[in-house]
Amino acid sequence: MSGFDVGGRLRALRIERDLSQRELAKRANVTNSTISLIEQNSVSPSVSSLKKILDALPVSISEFFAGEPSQEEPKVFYRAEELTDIGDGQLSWRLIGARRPGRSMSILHERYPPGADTGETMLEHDGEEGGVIVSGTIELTVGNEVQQLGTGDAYYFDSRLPHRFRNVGDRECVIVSANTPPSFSDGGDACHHV
Amino acid sequence: MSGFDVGGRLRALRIERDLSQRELAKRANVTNSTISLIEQNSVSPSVSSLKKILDALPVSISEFFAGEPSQEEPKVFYRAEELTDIGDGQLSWRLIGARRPGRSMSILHERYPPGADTGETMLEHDGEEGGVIVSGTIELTVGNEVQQLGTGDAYYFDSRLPHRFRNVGDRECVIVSANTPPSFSDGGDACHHV
DNA sequence: GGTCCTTGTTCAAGATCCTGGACACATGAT
DNA sequence: ATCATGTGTCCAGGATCTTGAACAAGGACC
Repeated sequence: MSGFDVGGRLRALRIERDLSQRELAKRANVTNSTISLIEQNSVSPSVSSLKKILDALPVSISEFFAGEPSQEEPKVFYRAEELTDIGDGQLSWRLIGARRPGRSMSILHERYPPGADTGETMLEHDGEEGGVIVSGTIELTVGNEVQQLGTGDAYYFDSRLPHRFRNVGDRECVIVSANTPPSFSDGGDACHHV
Repeated sequence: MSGFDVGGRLRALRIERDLSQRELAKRANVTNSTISLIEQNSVSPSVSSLKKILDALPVSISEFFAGEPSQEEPKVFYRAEELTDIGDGQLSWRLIGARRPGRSMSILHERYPPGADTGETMLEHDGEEGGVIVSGTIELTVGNEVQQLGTGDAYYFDSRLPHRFRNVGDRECVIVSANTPPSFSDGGDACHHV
């Protein structure tokens, strides 16, 4: 789930340099226990501790995490469970892929529980947005128009027009949407449950 | 000293996305206090916390630390206080620059207190090494030969020959040395104080 | 002026990490 | 065999990080 095996990588680097836990610990000014626990992923070290240890190897922090996915080549396929959820518990907003320089769009998998509402104060921000209602129904207000959209319906508008999403039904509503430019956190597409 | 302003970078990323501490906290499943304290560098977060927060931005950990020095352009100048010390308290071994792929040498600034000794079991490892005695005297054994080297003297040998350093004088001995390939921790250039 | 909301900071209590010392298991020397 | 040394793991206590709730400062609105 974490997506990065801190302990395993540290152990690999240590073995590579033919150091014992105690030897490395001495150079890093930590104890051997610390290194043992970290290598077993029994604890998640503080970055200050991790830095002390890496300095003693020596390996820079950026080198250490360089193997992290999602950086080099743009990812193409995403499993449902690896989408980062930026919701608040009630609401679920899953972003398809991390925001990445060079990407001109943000795609979201949104789930509005009954009663969910983006708020009375209308949203306004730069860019454009569009989406498809996958299941359930949603009340969408754009400018002066209010529409009830159901499964299979869709929308597309200039985000500078004041807009608001509201699930007035009694079932969950699922939407897949896209925004451009990629600022899903455009000053308040936050959602309030009422 | 740390060389990387975690708090400042986090704050910059958050502001960039126009999020409040509370908003980000909610998405990351941490509290606003945590983010406040981290941003002020009042604490050094655990990597698990940091990862939760970065996931909510979303920014990958490697991106976060990508600004770290010592990665992109090779560093050229090093202040004495920024050399990483890999000694054990008694002994001081300062490495000139972090080990870096593409570097074929490790350069060390070594300080042997009186009585310091690399141990009776001779060191043997791949590569070559050479150095200059900057001050004090050192007894260097290489193969069958034993030599007393003083200030200004120097040495160079194939590291596969068994070798040993010993400070038999009563003053500290300072040496600047170079190893190739860059594996200063080659199975035991560790130093024991006797 | 009020009141309301949002912002960032601070503080005690709880959770997690880190330490220092044990422990069990190896290997090599006597 | 018994030491002696080196390895990684485990455990109580202390140090550090994280939480939840308070606080003060700044708008917005009436």
